[in-house]
Amino acid sequence: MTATRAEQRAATRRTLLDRGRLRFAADGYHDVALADVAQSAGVTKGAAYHHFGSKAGLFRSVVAEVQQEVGQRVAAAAARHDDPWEQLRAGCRAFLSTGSDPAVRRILLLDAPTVLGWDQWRAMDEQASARHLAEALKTLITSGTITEQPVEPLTRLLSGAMNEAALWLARSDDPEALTQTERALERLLDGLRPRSD
Amino acid sequence: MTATRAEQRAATRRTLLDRGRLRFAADGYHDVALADVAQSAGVTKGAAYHHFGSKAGLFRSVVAEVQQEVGQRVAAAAARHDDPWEQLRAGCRAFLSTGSDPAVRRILLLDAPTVLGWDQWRAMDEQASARHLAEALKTLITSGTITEQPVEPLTRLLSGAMNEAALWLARSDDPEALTQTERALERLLDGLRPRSD
DNA sequence: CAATTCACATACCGAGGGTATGTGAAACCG
DNA sequence: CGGTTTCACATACCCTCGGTATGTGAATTG
Repeated sequence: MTATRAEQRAATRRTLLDRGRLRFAADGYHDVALADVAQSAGVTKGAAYHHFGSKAGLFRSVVAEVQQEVGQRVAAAAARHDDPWEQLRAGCRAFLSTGSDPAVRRILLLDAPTVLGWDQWRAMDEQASARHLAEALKTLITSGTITEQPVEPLTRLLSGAMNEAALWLARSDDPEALTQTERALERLLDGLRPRSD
Repeated sequence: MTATRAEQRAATRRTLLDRGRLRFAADGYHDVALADVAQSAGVTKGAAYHHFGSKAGLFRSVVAEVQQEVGQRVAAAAARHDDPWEQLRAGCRAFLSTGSDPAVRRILLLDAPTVLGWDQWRAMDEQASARHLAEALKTLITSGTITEQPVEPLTRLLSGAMNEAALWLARSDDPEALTQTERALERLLDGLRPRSD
C-alpha cells in the first residue's frame, strides 16, 4: 500500500478540498478553524499550508471548484435547447436552483465576495458562469431578438438579480416561490425584446 | 465644561459610530480591530463593549445608520415625482448611485450579509429600502401599470440586480456605465408592463 | 456629605491564523 | 545497493485580537 508521493499528495489535497467545502458550507468561512478542516482530513495545519499557503488559499480553491460545477450545470441546461432565447431562459432557471446547495449558497454567494475581495470574485465568476450569460446576450443581440445595447451592464444586473433570488429561494419555504421567480425573471427579460409598437 | 453623564455617553457613542463607519468602510469588517476604532475615538475597547456589547454589535449599529441614509436618499428621489412609474425609476436610479459611497459599498453591500447573517441583513434592508421598492411595485400593480403578479420574487430580483450593479458601478471607470445601467434597468422594468398585443 | 451608580479603563484569557523548523520516508544518483 | 537529496508533512511557537472580569473615579442621588 505504499502509494507514490504524487498520489499521496494528490489524495491529501483532494481530501482537504472536500472537507473544507463541507465545513465552509456548513459554518461559513470565519467560523471554520483551519486546524479543524485539517484534522477532519486526517492531517494537520502544516499540510494545509503546504498545499494552499493560507486559509484563504484553500477557500479560493474550493470556490473555484464550486463555480466550475455551477457553470457546467447552467451550460448543460442551456445546451438542451436549440433556440438561443430558450437557452437563456433554461440557463437562468438552472442557476436559480443552484442556491439550494449550501455550498453554493454559503460559499459562492455569501462568503466569496468578502473573503476573496469583490474584484477577484467577479473575475472568477465571470470566467465560470457570467461569461455564458454575456455570450448568450450577445448572440441574442446579433440575431435581433433583443434590442441592441451594451452587454456588460445588463450582465451585471441579471447576474445580481439571479444571485440574490437564489439566496432568497434557498431560504424560502414557499413551494411556488421558484416558479414565481422564474416567471418574474422572464417578464423582465421580455423587456429586452424590441417594442412591438 | 463638565458635561452631564448622558451627554458624555451620547458623545462617546456617536464618535464610536463615526470612527467605526470610517474604518469598516475603508478596510472591511474583518481587517478592523475594535481596539483601533476605540483608540481613534479617544477611548478603549471597554467603552465599545459597554455601548455595543460586541464588535458585531457596533457594526450592526453602523449598518442600521447607513441603511437609513440610503433609504432616505431613495425615498427623496422618488418623492420628487408624481407619477408612480417615474417614482420607481427615480428611486432605482438613486439607488444605483449610492454604491459610490465606500461606506455603502463595503459595509452595506459586501460585509453586512456575512457578518450579520443573511436573514438579519435582509430584515434590515427590507425595513430601510426594499420596503419602498415593494410598495412602489404594489401601487403600480393596483393601478394596472404593470402586470398582476407576486411582489416578493420581483422585489428580490430587482433588489439583487441593483445591489450588484451598484457594486459594479462603484468599481467601473467608464463614465457612461451609470447611464447604460439605468437604461438597461429601465428596459427590464418595461417587461413588467402588460404586453401591448 | 455619604452612598450609589455608571461610564469607562485595565488586566487578563483563549482561540486561531501564520511561521519557522524538524523529520522520516520516498525519490534520485553513483 | 548505499548514500544523498527531496519533500510532504508534523511540531512547536508567536502574535493578533475578540471577549470577559474587575477596578476606579467622577457624576448622581438621597
